[in-house]
Amino acid sequence: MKQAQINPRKTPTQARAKASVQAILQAAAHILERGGLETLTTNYVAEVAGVSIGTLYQYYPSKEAILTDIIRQKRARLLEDLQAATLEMHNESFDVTLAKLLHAAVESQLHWPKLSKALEYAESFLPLEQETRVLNEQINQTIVAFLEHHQVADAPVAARDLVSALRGMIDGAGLAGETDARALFERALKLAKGYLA
Amino acid sequence: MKQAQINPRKTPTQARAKASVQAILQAAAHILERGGLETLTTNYVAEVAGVSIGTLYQYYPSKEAILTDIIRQKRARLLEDLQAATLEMHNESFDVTLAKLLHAAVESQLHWPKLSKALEYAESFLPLEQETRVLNEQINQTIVAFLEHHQVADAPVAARDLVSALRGMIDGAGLAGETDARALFERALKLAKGYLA
DNA sequence: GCAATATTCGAGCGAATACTCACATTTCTC
DNA sequence: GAGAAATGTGAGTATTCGCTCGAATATTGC
Repeated sequence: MKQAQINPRKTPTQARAKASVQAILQAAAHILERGGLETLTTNYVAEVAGVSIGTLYQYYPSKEAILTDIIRQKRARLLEDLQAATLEMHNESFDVTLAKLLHAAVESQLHWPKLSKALEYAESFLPLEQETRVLNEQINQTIVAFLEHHQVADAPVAARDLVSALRGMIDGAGLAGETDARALFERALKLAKGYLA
Repeated sequence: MKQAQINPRKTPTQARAKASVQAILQAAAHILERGGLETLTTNYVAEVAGVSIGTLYQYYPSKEAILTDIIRQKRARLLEDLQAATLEMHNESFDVTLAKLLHAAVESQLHWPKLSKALEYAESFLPLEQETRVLNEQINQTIVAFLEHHQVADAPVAARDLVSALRGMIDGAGLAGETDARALFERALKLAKGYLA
């Protein structure tokens, strides 16, 4: 089991190169949403992206590097949304901030459930790059800070429980074909408030 | 993407053949718990099991067939436990039966978290055999019946929410290194009772 | 004990797939 | 517009891995 290189190979400067990289990432995400991890092959990604296999390897040294980059992007986006949700938490009630957090969580997962699940599973065996590990830590800290601010006992454990339970629930709903974010959000709220009561 | 044959090839009759099959299943589970789906190769399973690759293919026509068989066994065991938990539900309080159910859920997942997660992911792309689909349906029905017996509104949706949320939470705890089933059980109880309150 | 049957063995085949490289094309720079 | 730099190409290589098959060995039934 050789250790795959995961850091991007070179950064595109020209516009068409940036477009190639975007096409590769989008194609990979699309393939994951359609068929899951086992259908993700580098040749297929290149084909769907409309670039040659050589171009793909100009920017990513391995299949794992592509996966890692997608995970990094998703996590960065989620962190941004969670931080926005807790920005005013000192002036807001517990309920209001919690609602904002759960809204962000539902939006980040419900619409691409197979992709979410595939990335989540991939994360469990990929050697994540430094940057992504930091993002994950910041996401966790954001939740922990929110819980502690409202005197929740055992905030680190509660954060982990809530995050993993909600991930499971949202994915479960998405895979079952649910698309009504509002309805799911209400149930997520029940789950979280119930656990924290 | 060819469709893999998943039904067992032939059933062992002699004792040593049964031992071979058991060794294969155990080896596969062990490999999944150690390294996940991408480290599960048929040659490696045979090696760990201490049988030749030819022997493996006497009983399983494909790698998928092995995975499917492991899933079937786990599900059968879980269903048994859940049915035992709800056996007396007509004479018991909601809380007592719920506790039994959650106990079974925690026991079935906490001790082999990587295996659980790998199987769960595998289930999302494998063409499950009839028998396993029936088992899954019975598991679901057991939960739905319990919820309906206690007048829970929207029992099918609630059952799906709870099952997927608890799966996520238990896996999350296991992967984080928790081993205290009792402590986790208490939190699972909070989660479930909170959601259903 | 002897045939019939069940089981085991593992070298090796074929297909899938990650990845390279020498060369072609486009874009930038001045 | 010319040279340099960046980008794109895809046939081809190397390796991994699922799986077969023909031959050897063990067990059973009579």
